[in-house]
Amino acid sequence: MSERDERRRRILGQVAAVPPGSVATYGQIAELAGVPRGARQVGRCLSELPPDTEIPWHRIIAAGGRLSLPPDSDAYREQCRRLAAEGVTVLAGRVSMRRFAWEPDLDELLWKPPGL
DNA sequence: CCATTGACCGGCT
DNA sequence: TAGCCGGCCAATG
Repeated sequence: MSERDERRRRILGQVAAVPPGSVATYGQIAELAGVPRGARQVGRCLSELPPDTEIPWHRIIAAGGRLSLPPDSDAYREQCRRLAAEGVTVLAGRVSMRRFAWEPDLDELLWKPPGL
């Protein structure tokens, strides 16, 4: 496996670890995945996901609780739908981090996905 | 090798 | 709250 693939594995592993009803930021996922300052790489990974993926990409948002997709896109609307379905309220393209930010517990932090 | 391009971030005004 | 701005970093041509 190339280093690039390993990184992607860890990133997607962390994305998958975000529980329903909460959200995480790109930067947060990057840190947890052991890719400091890798927010853009997280975005890249998500943008490459196939349409039918099981990975909960909709729970990943930009810093400050902002949705990062183009507001006029289908993907954006789908993200809003899925978040709403989990009880996460999206107003004016934002989510209240105060209420919905994911706070990994010790077990999850210790989990350190394979390869880290 | 250089320039451009992103599902980005964080400090500062 | 809202922008602006420099920094960031892998992929692409």
